[in-house]
Amino acid sequence: MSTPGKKEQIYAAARALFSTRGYAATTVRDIAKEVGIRGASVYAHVDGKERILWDLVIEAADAFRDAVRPIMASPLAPDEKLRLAMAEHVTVIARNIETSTIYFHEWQHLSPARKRAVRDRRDTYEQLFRAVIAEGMKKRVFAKRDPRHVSIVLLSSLNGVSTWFRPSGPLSPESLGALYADLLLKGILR
Amino acid sequence: MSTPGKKEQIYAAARALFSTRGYAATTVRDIAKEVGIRGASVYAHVDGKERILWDLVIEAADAFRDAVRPIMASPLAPDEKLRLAMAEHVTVIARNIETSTIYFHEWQHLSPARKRAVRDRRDTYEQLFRAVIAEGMKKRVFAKRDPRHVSIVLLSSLNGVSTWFRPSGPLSPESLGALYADLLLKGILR
DNA sequence: TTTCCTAACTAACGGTTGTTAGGCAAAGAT
DNA sequence: ATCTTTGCCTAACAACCGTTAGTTAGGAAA
Repeated sequence: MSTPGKKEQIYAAARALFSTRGYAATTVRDIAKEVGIRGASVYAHVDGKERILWDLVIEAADAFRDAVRPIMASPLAPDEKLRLAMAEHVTVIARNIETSTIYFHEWQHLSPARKRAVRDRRDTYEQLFRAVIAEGMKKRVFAKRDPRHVSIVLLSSLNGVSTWFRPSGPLSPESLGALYADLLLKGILR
Repeated sequence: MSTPGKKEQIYAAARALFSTRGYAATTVRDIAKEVGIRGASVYAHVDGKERILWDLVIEAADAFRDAVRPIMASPLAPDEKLRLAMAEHVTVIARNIETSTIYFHEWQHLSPARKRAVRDRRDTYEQLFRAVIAEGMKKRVFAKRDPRHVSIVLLSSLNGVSTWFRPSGPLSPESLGALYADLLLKGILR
């Protein structure tokens, strides 16, 4: 390698462009321009456009799983597990705002097979939350509701942070995670 | 008119395609095919592709404003106003799931001037929520937090329903609105 | 009947898309 | 000193993009 990590530069440009303009509205030549090379030269480093999207989507899916799975596997009480998991989930989004946005909005442009793989991983991840929510309801620490509804409302609410959070703002990823966990556990009413 | 409402058929097709594939990945010929005409014939009914997007975005923005503004102008207590507004907001999404999804995700593909107009309307709408939240905190019925943070966390959480709700499912738009309002007001803990 | 209008058509425009082929210069290995 | 690899280039491909121009068929209005 002449320049260290030219491939990583391409992925960094793709992260920025896919997350702001969207996958379909971003061209390979756009990515190349950001890196300072011609469009065709991208193919010396990468298989193709969809492969970049796939790698970025997996990168995000891994980040969420690696952050939350150990918490769910710990012997903490359900309310503490959920609080930590929610905070960690939001923190992962805030710390990887571009990749997370791509994960949430652009995975549907993958091939059918890869789309299926993403859906499977997402379902497995969601199951982690559903289990601890059901456990908390059984132990009467959470209000009794349909755990399927609560888990999906919860996760989609947390994911909303990707639509408005900007790293340049005053809130740190950690304080943001705490805010979301607190608000969703205790509600707005006092 | 030979067929009644051919223009509306075009908009219906655009609603379905823009909301599932996204604006950039939808071609004028795709829309035409859905209606049963050729791509060029679309231009007998519509100014152009971006004009369709603009009309759909305004359609959604109007639906939210018209549903929530009268509630906020009523003389109810802040917690009741907020509960009704949240429920109504979610109900509007569920009842217009395609247009709402376009409003949330595709408005950024508009021209700069139209993008600015959308942002202004959204800010005005968000202000309605911020005001009632601040009022509720002042009257000590809501836990004291930064109203800016709470309003944006709240609205982005409610908007999350657009990512998973399907009209074919078991939940009605109204029960969905009640679920969200209850959960976000009182939290998961009992 | 003749004229006009409408909604559709085909053809084409200039430009862009993701991607491949082939070449060339520099650097590393033998 | 020669060979091989690497990283980029230009040129080009076939397909597709939003949109315009010109045409045609059919019904309404005169």
